[in-house]
Amino acid sequence: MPALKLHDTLTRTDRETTPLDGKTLRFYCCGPTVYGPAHIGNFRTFVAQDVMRRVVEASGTPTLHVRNITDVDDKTIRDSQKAGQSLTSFTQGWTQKFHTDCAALNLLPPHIEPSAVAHITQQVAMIEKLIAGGHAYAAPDGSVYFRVSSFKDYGRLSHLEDRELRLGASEAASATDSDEYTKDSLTDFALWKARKPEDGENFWPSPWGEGRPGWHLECSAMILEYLGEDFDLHSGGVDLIFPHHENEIAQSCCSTHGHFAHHWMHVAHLMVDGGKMSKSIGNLYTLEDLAQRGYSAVEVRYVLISGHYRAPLNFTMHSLDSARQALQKLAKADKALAALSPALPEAKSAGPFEKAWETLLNDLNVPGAIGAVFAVLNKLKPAALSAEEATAARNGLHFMLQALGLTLPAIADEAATDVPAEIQALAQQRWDAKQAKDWAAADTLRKELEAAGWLIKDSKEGFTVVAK
RNA sequence: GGCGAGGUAGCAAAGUGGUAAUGCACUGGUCUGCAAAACCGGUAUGCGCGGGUUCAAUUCCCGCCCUCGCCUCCA
Repeated sequence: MPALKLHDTLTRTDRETTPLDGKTLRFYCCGPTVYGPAHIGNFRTFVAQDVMRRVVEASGTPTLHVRNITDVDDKTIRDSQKAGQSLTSFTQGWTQKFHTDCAALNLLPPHIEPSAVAHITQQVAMIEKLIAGGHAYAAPDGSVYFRVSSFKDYGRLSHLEDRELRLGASEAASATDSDEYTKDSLTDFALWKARKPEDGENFWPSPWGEGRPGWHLECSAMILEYLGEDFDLHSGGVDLIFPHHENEIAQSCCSTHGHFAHHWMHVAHLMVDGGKMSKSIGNLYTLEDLAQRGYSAVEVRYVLISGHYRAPLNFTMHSLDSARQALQKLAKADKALAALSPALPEAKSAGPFEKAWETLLNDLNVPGAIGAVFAVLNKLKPAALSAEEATAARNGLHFMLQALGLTLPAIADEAATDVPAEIQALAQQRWDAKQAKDWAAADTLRKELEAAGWLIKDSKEGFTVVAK
């Protein structure tokens, strides 16, 4: 099967995702900082990465997926103290919540999920190498900084070369932070942060004194530990291109002989109601917020993949309603095929959905692929299919659903709901009135039932009552 | 200011140098006592604006406008 072609941020071209070792696609995703519930914007990135992994695996290439947990930084320390908890118990709680949300969104768990705190040793070792190589220096206060000027390729990923010549407003501001006085250059970034009173109990020993690792370093150290000096692909949100990924490249390339990531995948941001998400506007949703409004995680997943991962996606409540209907349509199509092909579907190849699959292989064009799936379903006449054709169609449909990570919901009308006896009785009365051709009475009863939240579906032989 | 992404029907969103997928919503028909469901149809002479190249541009080029992101620790 052909390999997935994926856009590469560094070369700005679409490149095939062929494993360096010829066997397994090894990739790293920047994981969450666990100081609160992740919001749907965070999840857009994780869902896009999940689809990427599923497509690679569906095309026959196994993967090694590493995603970290950032469990020490300013925010985790600050909020754990606010909560009166130890950093460990605080971050463990939010890590669990993250896992619950991931499972609800049908995200495949990474093969390895290292935590920053559990890899302090590796981070210290990397700093020592950087200092030895002249790429880093210890400041008088015990912090250690990376010397950006020592790495000539700095800025290649973000195309922000010669940054010192283009100091923006935020940099002028940061120069006044007391923190920054100890750096040789404004662009140098912290590898190790000296212990400060507000860190509380959260510090570790190091050759430069007590402190904690800088944020950028953890990914480099854990990648070296689990994926080595060279690996296939690195992914994250677009906002991480600079400085985080730029810094990772600098740290890793200067402390090893490898080339670090050979392919970079970045996911565009999610917008809400046409604007950016922010807590102050109140449009920053978590899965729980949406569950309270009655939307399932699968519906959220559908919305999150319904735009191309490299284009901004506008999230609205209407798009959730739209997703619900679309999923219903898929579930009904599957049911119609299942009537002809009741065996459990084997999702091995795309079959009649070949075009949709090819679309997906072209830089993960999920919306294009979903459109192609519907186009095929719209033309498919289950009644005219042989059992073999129906089986091929059903297998192909499930192949696509599996690649997209979509699970089919129960068909709404048939959702197993208990109809209360009094509702059932009213419905029976209406049926009797209808049989007696007393249309007025029948309609009145139907309206009553509707007001109570129940719909009547008539057929020749009888009627069924379903929740509205 | 620099770098990057984007502006396609009411909403969302694909796509292409030759006359605009798909989902939702809306709407016509079949069915029904009427509905619902289901099924069969319809809905952008138009793809931010202005030029240019071309037999032909939404698709290429130039200019402009607007939105969003990043410019030191936000997916």
